[in-house]
Amino acid sequence: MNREPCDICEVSVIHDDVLVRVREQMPPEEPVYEVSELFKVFGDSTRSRIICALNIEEMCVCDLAALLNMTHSAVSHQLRLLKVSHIVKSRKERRVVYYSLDDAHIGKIFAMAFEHVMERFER
Amino acid sequence: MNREPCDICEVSVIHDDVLVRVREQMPPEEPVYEVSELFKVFGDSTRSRIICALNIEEMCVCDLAALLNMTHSAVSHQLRLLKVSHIVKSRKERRVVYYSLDDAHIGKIFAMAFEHVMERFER
DNA sequence: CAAATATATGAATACATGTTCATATATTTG
DNA sequence: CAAATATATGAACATGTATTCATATATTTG
Repeated sequence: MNREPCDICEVSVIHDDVLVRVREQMPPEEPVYEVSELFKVFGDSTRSRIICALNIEEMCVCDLAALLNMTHSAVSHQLRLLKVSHIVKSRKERRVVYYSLDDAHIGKIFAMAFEHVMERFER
Repeated sequence: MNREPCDICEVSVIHDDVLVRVREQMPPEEPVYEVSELFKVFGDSTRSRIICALNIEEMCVCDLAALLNMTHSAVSHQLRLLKVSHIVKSRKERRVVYYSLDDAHIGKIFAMAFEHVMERFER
C-alpha cells in the first residue's frame, strides 16, 4: 500500500540515482506551472499574431481586427486574456484604447522562439 | 459588399497609417503559426515538468513516471508529442528508451521564460 | 519458448478553450 | 440629451486536448 517513492508508478523505478539527482535539481513546482501558463497564452496563433503586431507598434482593437481579419469581439477577448497575463498593457485616449507589449522580455522570448523555428525552415 | 481592406471589420479603420506600417513589418504567417505551435506544446504543465527534468539529465519513461507521479501511459503519450515536435529525442538501450532534449535552443527559451516568471515572483 | 519487463498506442471520456452572437458600457459628437 | 462610435463581456457552441483504460509490441531473461 505504502510503496515508495511513487504510488501510481506500478513497477520498480529503474534508475534510483538519476531520480535522486533530478529531484534535487528540479525547480520548484509553482514557477514551472507559471512558465507553462505563460506558454499556454503564447500558444495560440491569434494571440501570437497580436503579439507580433504589437511588437511593431501599439494598436487599438479596431486596427487589430482589420489587420487580422477578425471580429472586434474575438480580438477584445484575446486582449483581455493577454492583459490579465501581463503580456499586454493598455492606455486610453478619448474613445480608443491603445494596446502595447507590457514587457521587453516578451519580445525577447518571442524572438528566440522565432529564431528556433526559422532554423528548421532553412533546412 | 467589397469593402477594403477588411470584410469582417464592420466599422472604418481608425489608423490607416499604422495598418500600412504593421502590414509591411509583420513576419510571414507560416513561421508565426509555427512559433505558436511550439509554445502550445510548451504550454502544458506536465510537458513543462518533463522538459525541466530532461534539461537536467536524460531519463526513461519509468523514471519520469515516478518523478512526476503519473502513469507510464500518460508520460509516454506526452513524450510522443514532444518527439514529433522535435523537442525531445530518444535513444534505445536494451529494453529502455532514454529521452533527452533535442536541441539546446529549447533549454534557452525555457530558461528565459523562467527568468521572466521569477521576476514577477520576487515583487 | 514462456514469462516478465519497458514502452507504445487506439479509443473513450472529461475538461478546457476560442469564437460567435447578442448585448452592455463608456465616450464623444451633433 | 440622443445618436454614433469603440470596446467589453456573458453565454452558448464547437472544437481541441490530456488522461485513463485496455491492449499491443518489443526486448530480455529464465
